This record gives sequence, structure tokens and C-alpha cells, in this order.
Amino acid sequence: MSHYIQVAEDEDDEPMEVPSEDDGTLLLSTLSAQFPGACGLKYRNPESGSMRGIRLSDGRLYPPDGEWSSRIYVVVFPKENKRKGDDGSGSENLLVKTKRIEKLKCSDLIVLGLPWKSSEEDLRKYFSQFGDLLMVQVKKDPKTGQSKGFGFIRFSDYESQIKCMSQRHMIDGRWCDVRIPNSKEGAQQMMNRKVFVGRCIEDMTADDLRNYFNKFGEVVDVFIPKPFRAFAFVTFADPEVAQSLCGEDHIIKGASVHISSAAPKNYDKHNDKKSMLPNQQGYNQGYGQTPWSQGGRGGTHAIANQGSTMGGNLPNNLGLGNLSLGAFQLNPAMIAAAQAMLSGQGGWGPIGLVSQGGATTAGGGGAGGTGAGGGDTPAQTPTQGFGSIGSGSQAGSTGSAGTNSFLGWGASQGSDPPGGSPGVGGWGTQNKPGAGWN
DNA sequence: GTTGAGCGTT
Repeated sequence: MSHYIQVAEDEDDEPMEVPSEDDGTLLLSTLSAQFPGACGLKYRNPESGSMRGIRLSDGRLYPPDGEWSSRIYVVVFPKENKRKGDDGSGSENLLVKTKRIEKLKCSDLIVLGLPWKSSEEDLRKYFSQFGDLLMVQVKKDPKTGQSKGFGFIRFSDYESQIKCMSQRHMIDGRWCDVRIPNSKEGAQQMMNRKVFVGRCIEDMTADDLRNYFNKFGEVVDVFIPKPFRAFAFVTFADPEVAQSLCGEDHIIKGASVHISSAAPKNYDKHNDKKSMLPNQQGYNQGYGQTPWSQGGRGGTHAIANQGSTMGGNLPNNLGLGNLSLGAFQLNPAMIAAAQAMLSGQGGWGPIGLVSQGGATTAGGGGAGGTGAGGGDTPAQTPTQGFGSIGSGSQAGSTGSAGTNSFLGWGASQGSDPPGGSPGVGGWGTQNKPGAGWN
């Protein structure tokens, strides 16, 4: 039985009632049906007097303290609508949305492990279940016409691509993998979802930051290094939100914080342009290399679909929220990047900022093992990288990760699903560096 | 006609 929640565009506006779902959540789509362009909900906390953000995950708004009270909730709009002196025209909201969709373009996907006999028609038939296909190719020997056992596909919409890449595929009796090709063609722009928040003060909690930044877009993670170091990382679901905030100063809890891009900093000064390129595929590489492919193909019908848990994470809103799971396969450029990082140049931090503190300590053995203490640069916290991700999996899988052979970075995914991520069993094995953004 | 980690004749 659904319940009605009072919402208004502004605290002083006349509220309107919108229905919740049976599970008690309020669909963002329900909200935005009445308030086009809405991206969240907040309310004033009578105790503190400040606004409090409502938790949003997978398009659902969750009642605070488990229940929607009779208070008035205020609709949150993307900052583009508010801050630029929104005139309230709906077309602007539409534009914002359209733009976001365009940002996440599809790329060609390689399909590995095809049966020799599979034709392009077979592929098309199979992959159509995920969405419209713009292209299907099976690579063949030009002379014999024999399939080489791999091919390429391209979807017309990004959601299809995400969905397709999040699982393995049984095609004509063989398990096949779909990944982002190594080649740079079709490489998408790396869009970092994480921002660096400098000049933090000590009594800013992760919740404070989350609540504050939620008004600009869904926050999927907040990471505050401990001990206190006067900065934090905030990860948004939408990279565009993150980018739009960069360079700005915001007042939080009376302090002026500075927001800048949290990007891998100086990780190869000697060879910058080159080492950067392959990694520009960024998160695509990230989940392009699926966890299950890490364990080796072994037999032909190797393992059960570990991707099932990922399937549940699929965003229905184009957000990349939980997609940072995945093992990362060896890639020369990543090795270079990893080596550079281990040599002390690496780390995430504000672009263009000089390292603070003692210079090149990261490689001193701390990198693989101890996390926060070792690095001099913000978020040089390898344990953070796989710590949170791997926490749901067996200890053994991350056991070898402490050998400096593995690099993980980035803050934890606070919104990882409760079930953890059993699919990441391959982390850090076989001395393979892994790297990825989240 | 064989093969099974990889990366795309245009």
C-alpha cells in the first residue's frame, strides 16, 4: 500500500503529494514526473537546522530512519538548473539529461572466445537481447574465411553496453567474454567521478560531505583519510557532476573548501603522454576486464557466472555507481603506470598540486601493504582500493596483493551492495598489477 | 579439415 509524501520545490512552496512504492522507497522517476529534472530530495533537520539529503540509490529514494514522516521534503535539482539562474523552463532540464546520455557513448566491444562456427548472424541474434546493435563483425581469415574466434559488436545505447559487459555469454556452446578493445579506437573520454576536496576542517564528517554534495548529484562515496589531513575525496555517480564542481570553492560547515579534480598525479613524468594514453580508457578498461576472465579460461566451460552479483548492480540511470568492480588485466601501459606509482610519483590528488610531505616513500614497500601511511600523496592508499572491494570476498584472493605487485587506488565504494562482490577473486594474483578508477 | 589467448584486411 503506497503512502504519499509531501514534497515541494522550495521549503516555502505549496507541497504536493507523491506516492511511494510498496517497499517504502520513492522512485526518482515518480518524483521527476511531477518535478521534471529533479535529482534528489532533502529536508530540514530540526535538530541541526541544516538540510539533510535523502539517500538515493538505483533510482530509489530511501526514507530517512525507515519512514517518510509528515514533514515537507524539498526537491533537489541538478546544480546546472539552480546555480545558473534557472528560469524554470523545463527544456533546460531536458537538455541536461540529453547531454548526459550523449556523454556516455558506446564503443566497439570485442567478443572473445567465439566458437569457430559462429557467424555474424549468430552474434546478432544473441546480442540483440541486450539492445539494438549498430555493428556486428566476426573476424575471419581473409583466405579461408575461417573465423578467428573473435569479433566486434557495437550497441546503440550505453545501457545495453553496460549490461552486456557485465556478464559472460554462452554462445553456441562456449563462454565468451565481451570487453572494451585494447585498441584506442572507440576509446572514450575518461571522466573521473571523483573530486578532491581540499581545505577540509576536522569536524567535517563523511556524512557532512555526502549530505552537502548530494545536492549536486548522487554521491556514491566519501573518503576522508585518517588521520586528519585536511582533504577528502567525494565520488559522484555522474562524472559530469564531478567535473562541473572542479575549480570551485564551497562553504561547508563554515569552512571554504576547494574542489579540484582527483586525478592520478604525475605518475610518469618522463613519459607522460605515452603512459597516459592507454589508461585513458579509464573505467571502461575497468569493467571491461571482467573478474572471471582473470582466473584464466581453463577449460572451455570454466566457471559459473560470477557476474550475477554485478548484474544486480546495473544502473538503470546511466550512473556508473557500482560498476567499478572488476579485476584488471595486465596491460603494458598499466604496468608502466603502476611502476611509476611505485617509484613514488603516483597517487591521486588534485591536478597540478605538488606533493605534500615526504617525497618518494610510496615505493618503499608500503604501497602494497599498508595503505594510508605509506603515501605522501592524497589517496595513495592501495588498501583502500581493493580493501573495500575485496572485503566481501575471501581473504585468500587478496592475499598476494600485499606484494607490491598490485596497485589499487581510489576510495571505497560506500554504496557497494551488501552482498559484497565475490566476483573479484582474482585480485592481485599472479603478480599482475591492476589499476582502475572508480 | 586442426586451434583457444588474444585485439579489428576495410
